[in-house]
Amino acid sequence: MSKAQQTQHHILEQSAALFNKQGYAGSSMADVMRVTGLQKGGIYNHFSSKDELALAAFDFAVQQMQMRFLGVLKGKRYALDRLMAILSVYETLLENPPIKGGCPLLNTAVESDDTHPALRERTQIAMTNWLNLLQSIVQRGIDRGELQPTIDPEIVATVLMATIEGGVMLTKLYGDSIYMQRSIAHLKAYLQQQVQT
Amino acid sequence: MSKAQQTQHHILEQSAALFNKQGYAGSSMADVMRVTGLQKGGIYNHFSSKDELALAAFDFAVQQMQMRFLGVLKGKRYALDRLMAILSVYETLLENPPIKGGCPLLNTAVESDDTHPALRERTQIAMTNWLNLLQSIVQRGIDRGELQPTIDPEIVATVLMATIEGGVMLTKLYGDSIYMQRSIAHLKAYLQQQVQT
DNA sequence: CCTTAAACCGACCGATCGGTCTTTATTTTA
DNA sequence: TAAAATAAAGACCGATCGGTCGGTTTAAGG
Repeated sequence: MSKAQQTQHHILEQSAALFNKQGYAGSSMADVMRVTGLQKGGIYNHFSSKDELALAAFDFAVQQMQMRFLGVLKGKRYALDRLMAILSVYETLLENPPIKGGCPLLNTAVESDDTHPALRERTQIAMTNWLNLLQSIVQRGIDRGELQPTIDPEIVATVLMATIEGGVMLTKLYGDSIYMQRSIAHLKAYLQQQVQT
Repeated sequence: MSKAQQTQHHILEQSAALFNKQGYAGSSMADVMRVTGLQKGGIYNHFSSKDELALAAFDFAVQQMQMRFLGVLKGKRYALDRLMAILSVYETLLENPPIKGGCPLLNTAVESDDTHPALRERTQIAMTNWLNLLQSIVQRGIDRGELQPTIDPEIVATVLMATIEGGVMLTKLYGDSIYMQRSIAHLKAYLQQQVQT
């Protein structure tokens, strides 16, 4: 990896965490300089504007999340196991986060929905990809006879995501993982009900 | 109501919606001037700083939400009816919001958790009050034999709040109330399971 | 190793930030 | 209704905002 690539990766790594914690509007380029240890010139050599950096940093954050999930999904074949594995990642999100500051999908969705069309669109795309993943796991579970054929994968995906993200919000607000644990426990019981017996 | 009180109320009304849409860091005093139609002097005559205004505007927003909920709860005696009434408010949040920009508890929780201790504390307090309301409705439902005595009111309150707020986030992100509807439908089914038969 | 291209620095820019204060207009109250 | 009180205006302040650019250092390639 060339020096330029290293630096770009470093900027993305640090600023992704910064934006995820402080928000896009809440972070200045001076903040980016601080967390990266670079001066203006070093940053603007790789990104033409704060906006471009924000979009790239969001993609980076989402990618980091995905890698974590791919890791825990590896080797798991059954739909229920795969869904449980995903829940387990969120369960320890406070103590062992893929990226500091909580879930970038939640943070960016809430910040961008009324303010930043470009960022909002990226968030929509990332969210849709994520919902589609959940949905496809459920669908395959139905196809293989592991889950009841009466359930709607789209609805299950929505309920999972909504409850998870709400749990993340509460747990981050209070700094207490009990809210995430309760949300996850609820979802586990919910999923168990959908198992084909 | 004196002129001063009128103006103060007007500032709070407008800036509460502004902050709820754009966030605290994302809104400038110039924005506040624009939405209120006042100059600097007119605003700083009532609030000593942007921070103080933000805190007061948050309280105002929460109060507006509470009034809406008190309205739909009035006359409803049974726990299930009361919980359903609350869900119905969220169900139409996109079309008929108590305050523009979504749920202030969600927005402020996400923005303040890593950045603004004072605002975070206010959000914690408001959230706790809200969770306690949900919890007490469930508890009374148990006491009166309407709900199964085996359920934990604290857990029910957490699950309700998490799923609702996650649904709000998704519906705001996509500008599509289907996500909220699915979340609510799930919670209604969940609550129905807890009814004492 | 030496040249050349690219990475990086940091002074600088105009605009905007939150906030102050004196002046003026409007209420309030006696 | 006149005097006192206060609400509102808006010019002004230093600091910080995102962004530019010429100079310097450092890495890349022959």
